[in-house]
Amino acid sequence: VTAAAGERSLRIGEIAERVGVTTRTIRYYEERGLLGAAPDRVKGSHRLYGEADVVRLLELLRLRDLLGLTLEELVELAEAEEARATLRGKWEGSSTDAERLRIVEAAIPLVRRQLELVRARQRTLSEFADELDEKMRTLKRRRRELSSS
Amino acid sequence: VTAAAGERSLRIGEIAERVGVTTRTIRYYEERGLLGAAPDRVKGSHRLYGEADVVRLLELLRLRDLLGLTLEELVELAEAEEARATLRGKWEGSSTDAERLRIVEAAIPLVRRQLELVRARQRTLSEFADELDEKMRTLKRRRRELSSS
DNA sequence: TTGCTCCTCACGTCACGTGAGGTGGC
DNA sequence: TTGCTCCTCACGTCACGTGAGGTGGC
Repeated sequence: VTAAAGERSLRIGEIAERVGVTTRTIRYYEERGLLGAAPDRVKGSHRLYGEADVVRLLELLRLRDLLGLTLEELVELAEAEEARATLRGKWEGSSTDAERLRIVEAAIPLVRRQLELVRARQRTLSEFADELDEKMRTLKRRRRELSSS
Repeated sequence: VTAAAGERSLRIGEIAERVGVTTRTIRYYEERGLLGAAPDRVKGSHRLYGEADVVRLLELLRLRDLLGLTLEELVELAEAEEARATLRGKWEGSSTDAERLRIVEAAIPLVRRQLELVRARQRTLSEFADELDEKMRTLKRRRRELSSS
């Protein structure tokens, strides 16, 4: 059976390169509980990842880089992402419609929260851009005045 | 003579509170050369700051928080801010027009560089926001489908 | 069998946080 | 004189970086 959802054929070096971090980062995130390391792995054996892990990691890294969240804050925001990840596994599985509805309804406030954070960051960035624009105009005006005198 | 530019009447705790960091951060930035601590201060005596330092610190912190720059990167970007700070001191002083022009022309590419970084960050944030919007729409559509079946 | 990547300690680093013990200014 | 804030070490922490020494899979 080729279970597309549970592939887990990527080694740590491969997933690290694909998402643009080092293997140390991946292991550290696992330590901190951000990556649900396959619980059947025996200590010392190789870690294996799937496409779902790639998606999840990219999401986490974007929240980290664009919003400057700490790993602890990522854990909170990710806890229901967790649900959405299991969702991906369970979705095409044997869950009932009621269960699906519950999962979707749990995911909505999380995405909403992320959107709020992004919007807030966009606003402060816009202010910053405006101030820099203004500063630039002032400098150019001053340059004009000085070079024509 | 009440030299408004060289006031330096703020103590480290006051400036720290005004810009929203701890005194440790201020001292650390001084260690790393980001804050030109008054060079006439004798070891052990109190540090004193002026309004120009407040402005400078706020700029640095915004670059740090909004763009995620390291202190080393801040040093680079700030080196000519340095010039703009001395500018503030020298401007109304005894500098010639030619010197003023030189300072203004040095400041322009720096502000331009900052604007580029901000614009780039704005673009990636927009992409992120779009994806989150799309995700939200998908979730809501799915919820609608599930609750009406 | 030979590389290559992986593994687990474990110490180093960056950007501060957090006391410990002591001195200075309104 | 009494608080309060300041000072300088100096060790702790978060999020990793960077080897050291050893084992596993194509």
